[in-house]
Amino acid sequence: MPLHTIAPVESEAGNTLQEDTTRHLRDLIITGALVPGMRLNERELTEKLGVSRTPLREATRRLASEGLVELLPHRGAIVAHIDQTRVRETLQVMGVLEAHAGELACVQATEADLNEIRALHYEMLADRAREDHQSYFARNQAIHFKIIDCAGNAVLSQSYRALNDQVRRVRYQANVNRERWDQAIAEHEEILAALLARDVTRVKAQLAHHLANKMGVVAKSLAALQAAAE
Amino acid sequence: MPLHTIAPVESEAGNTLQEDTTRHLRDLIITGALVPGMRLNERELTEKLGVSRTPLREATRRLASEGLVELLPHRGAIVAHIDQTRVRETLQVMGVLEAHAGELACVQATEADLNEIRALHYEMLADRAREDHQSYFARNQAIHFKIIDCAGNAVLSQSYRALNDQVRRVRYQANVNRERWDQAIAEHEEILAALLARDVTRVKAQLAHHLANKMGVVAKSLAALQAAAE
DNA sequence: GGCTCAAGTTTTGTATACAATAGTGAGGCT
DNA sequence: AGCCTCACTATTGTATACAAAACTTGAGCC
Repeated sequence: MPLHTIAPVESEAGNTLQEDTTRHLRDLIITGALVPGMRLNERELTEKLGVSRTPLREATRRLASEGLVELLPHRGAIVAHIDQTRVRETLQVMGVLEAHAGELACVQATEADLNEIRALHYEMLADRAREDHQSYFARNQAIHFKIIDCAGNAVLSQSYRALNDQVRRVRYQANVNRERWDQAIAEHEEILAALLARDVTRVKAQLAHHLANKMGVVAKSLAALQAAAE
Repeated sequence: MPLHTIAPVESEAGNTLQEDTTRHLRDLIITGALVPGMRLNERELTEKLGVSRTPLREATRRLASEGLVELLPHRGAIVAHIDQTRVRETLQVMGVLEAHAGELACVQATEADLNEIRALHYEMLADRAREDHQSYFARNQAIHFKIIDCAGNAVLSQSYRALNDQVRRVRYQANVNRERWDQAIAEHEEILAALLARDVTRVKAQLAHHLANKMGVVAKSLAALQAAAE
């Protein structure tokens, strides 16, 4: 999607303009409308987004703290590069957090929690049947978030989500094929089964397995993205 | 330290004003000059800090993303409250990351890495002898950072530091007594010994033990701070 | 041809003016 | 008295003007 298609910020009632601008810009980066390394020229963006420099600047600052934007003092902001090493490291840390959460989840997840995960899983199956990648993706993440939340540690949940945001655009743009899709579903089924059995060892093993495969996919699609950029 | 003693921002060459302002404000919050819950009135602060609202606002936004400031739309910013539960959760997550790093450190730390940790440890002993709390505190953190860095995962290091910043002001203001100080040193010695032996199980156990005690201290001093605020 | 340097342009950083929202208090009403 | 209203003030949100830094371009020179 080329730059000239960028739509103005639509301001929702109650929100401040910088919040809307932040959300809008974040979406543009995650969906890939703004490609990594691209310069975020303030004049240009203010015109395209229909906001003044003030809220735009506050938005870029916020996105910088989220790792989606890189600030170069006196030289503006660019869309953060996607570094293969960094993505792998991020997934690794997410894996550590997830393993810990999985362990706690086995002990302290309520029946309602597990039922919710099961429900999300079935909805995910529906998404696959409809070939609705977007919804599948959202549901997939929701399951992982739910497991994380079972740990009952708000800071853990928040950290996990922050890391997730940093790799989301890679995963969002990773065009998974049918086989991987089915495989991922199968892995989720294993995780779910282990959770229902409250089997700590198995949950951790399945989560690790799932993560390893995920990293493989991401690495591959990342290489493809890099190649396409040249 | 009352509000009226707040000094103007001293701008270093090369830095932008917002960077200096951010650093300055962060220090004020961490050292406790700005107490939790305190309103950050923009007019007042611009006068005291000698900067205009623009860099000040960008600074508060950045500190908000670091968790040191809470933004209330249309109602300004306040110094983030210190929530006991949140601090405990933060330390817990740091513990998870540290345990993982410790595991990797046993395998992949170089001799130079371990020597550096040892050196820091001895400097810490010197700090205790001199009763230099400030330097001790810095050295203590440096050791933990060094262990984290041994994992060779930049994202892990960054996440750990971010979390550390959020609890730093509590720990900074926690006035530890002599016994706890000695105990902490002893715990560090255990960790160091386990690392030198590259004994994964022992390293993890000692780190967990150290963390548990740390949480106890923080909880106590936090309760004292809360009580003092009333 | 390629390099250097300086004037001009563009772009970002900072200050300030203007707009909109939230807080405040006096006066009137029940 | 207590509460509501409404105007006024204070404060934040946004736009824009001004300053400073970085980039561009082209003339002059080797």
